[in-house]
Amino acid sequence: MIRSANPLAQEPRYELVTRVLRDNIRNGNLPQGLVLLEGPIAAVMQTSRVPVQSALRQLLDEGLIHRFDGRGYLVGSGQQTVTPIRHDIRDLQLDIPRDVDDALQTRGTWLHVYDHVEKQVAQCQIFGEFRIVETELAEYLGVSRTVVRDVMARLQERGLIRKNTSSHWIAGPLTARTLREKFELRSILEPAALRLAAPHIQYPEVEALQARIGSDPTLTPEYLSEALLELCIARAPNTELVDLIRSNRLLLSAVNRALSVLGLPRDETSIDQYQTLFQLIALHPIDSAAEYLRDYLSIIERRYLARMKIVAVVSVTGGFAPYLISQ
Amino acid sequence: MIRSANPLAQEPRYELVTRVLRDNIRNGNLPQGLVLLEGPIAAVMQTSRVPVQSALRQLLDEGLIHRFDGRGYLVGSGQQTVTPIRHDIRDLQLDIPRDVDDALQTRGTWLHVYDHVEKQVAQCQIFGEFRIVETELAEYLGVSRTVVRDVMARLQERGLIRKNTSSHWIAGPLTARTLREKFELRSILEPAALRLAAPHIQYPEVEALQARIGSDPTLTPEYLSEALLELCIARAPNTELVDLIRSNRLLLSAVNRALSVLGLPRDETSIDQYQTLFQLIALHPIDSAAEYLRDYLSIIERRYLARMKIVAVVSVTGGFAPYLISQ
DNA sequence: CTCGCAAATTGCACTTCGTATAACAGATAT
DNA sequence: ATATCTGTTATACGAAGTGCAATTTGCGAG
Repeated sequence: MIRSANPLAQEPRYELVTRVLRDNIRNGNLPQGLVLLEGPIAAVMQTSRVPVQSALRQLLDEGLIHRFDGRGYLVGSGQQTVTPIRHDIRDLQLDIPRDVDDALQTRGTWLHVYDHVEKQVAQCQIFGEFRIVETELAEYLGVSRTVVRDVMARLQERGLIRKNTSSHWIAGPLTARTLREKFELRSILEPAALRLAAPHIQYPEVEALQARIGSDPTLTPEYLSEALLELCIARAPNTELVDLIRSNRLLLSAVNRALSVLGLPRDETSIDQYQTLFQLIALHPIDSAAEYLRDYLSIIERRYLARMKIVAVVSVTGGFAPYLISQ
Repeated sequence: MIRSANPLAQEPRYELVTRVLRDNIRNGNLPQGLVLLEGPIAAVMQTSRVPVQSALRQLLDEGLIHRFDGRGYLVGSGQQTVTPIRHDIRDLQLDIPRDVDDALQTRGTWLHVYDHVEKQVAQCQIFGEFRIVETELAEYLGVSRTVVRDVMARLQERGLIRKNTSSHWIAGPLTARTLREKFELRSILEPAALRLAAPHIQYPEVEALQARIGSDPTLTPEYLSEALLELCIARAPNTELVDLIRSNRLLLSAVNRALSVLGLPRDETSIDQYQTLFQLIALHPIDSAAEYLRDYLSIIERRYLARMKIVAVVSVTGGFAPYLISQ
């Protein structure tokens, strides 16, 4: 049972709200006698009033808060009488842990398991064709088939899996042809996005990054590729375009990860090319950068192909998620 | 209860097979005494043997075929003895109606209702924001919520609907910004695809079409736009790219349809531009055609915007599918 | 100090969505 | 033929959001 990286993600909202309030009362962030009102709490936690209601009821049961003759609850057990303190909770710097905040933002179990499945499915594809059985994946994830089918539908829409003639789910294999198509798309989309992004790039950041390349060993090709996307390309004022670029890159970066795991040597020469690229971007006239990006993409396409050929020889059998059945 | 344009789509496969065989026996396509075997029939109908089995059993019940001392069935009631005719059924030109064939091809109820919903959802968006309630749509379509959720998930992935903060499904509104983004994408993708398609275009067809433009009144701008896609752009040897282009056009052609229904005058000047475009394509050096296409796209973008502004003034209330709730 | 009113707040009923579960038929593979 | 898997239905329940009506609070006028 894997479910999510963030175990809080499955808890209902009211549990999360309860947790936050409880912790903040215990650590004294919310002083004794403070009047707790549903509405403002809901606003702070970015939810509706209903989960806050349940949370307050639960805290009342636990004796951390008590009622008084007025609206809302007072912090404290109510053993000794305190004068109600009325204060906007937004000013009290409520301590909301990062993971709780994350869990409050995203809703839906399928979103929490999706990333995990996506990564596994993308990664296995270089090694051939795999089949996915809904019921097994459901069992593995500890969710119902309903959720699994939701995940599968999205993976299909994003081009990561398909159905064979007997309508079973199939992932892969990643062929040279698929790779070619993906890179062809990249070299259409990414230079175009870079041009559109030009007026919105934070040039100081790019220059700072560019200066560190070569000396800072943490700047791997993967990191730089990500940086290029986030700092430059994704600034293009066209969300659909950016989304397309992201989803098109997905399989490729999974391939990269999988190859690194296999221990194939990293491609150090591309660091120099990233340096040139960031230099060109920093120099503003964006056209040369876009042209260079296009050339660069056709170079890494060839490198990807070469590395994939190595993998084809080395037969890998183990190490896949158990719900991925090699065909 | 709408379900599908094709009512056959919901019938089980064996019903469809039965129907085809029955009709072909009745109209004499399958002569008396012909040996019917599961395997070949399954191959012709592009299905597995099980549905064919049931179909044959049913035909046996109906007395249209009968058993004999051999594998398979003989056409005919079996009242008088006939000598078995062995003949590959594939050569007999079995008459399979188009709609039955369609129904046999696509599997899954959701596929059958999808197109209908997609069209409606795309069309309403110019007129503002609409909400879709799963249960109502399910009732309207006569399917379960499972199927509806499948459809909604796909529509969401394809960018036609989204969820609001309370996770209700929302379609639209189609803003000037969305329109701009879609056209920006078009002018990135379509010229690029046209270039890639150049070696695969059937030039005689293009020339033939081009010659008819102007004189043939059936060649509307919509028709020509479709022809450009199918005859030229979609020939690009990159299925992902072509799929993206298709799904990106979807909303725009829905807008077009909706505007025509409203009675807005058709844009006749663009016919000339299509003529120029097809001429350029026929002249082979594809670059000028690609450039022209890009320019042309920026022109129609402005036209679309202008027409949308007219719609904004004319308030339209009725005429939407009942499951689309205006906000 | 009290009254009265507007604004804020809560309680509650009503919806809708997310997920689970069981079930069965259709389809395929073995 | 049998076992396996998918497609779909039906049902159920909890979680969460919304709007309305009733209540409380804040605050200024008298």
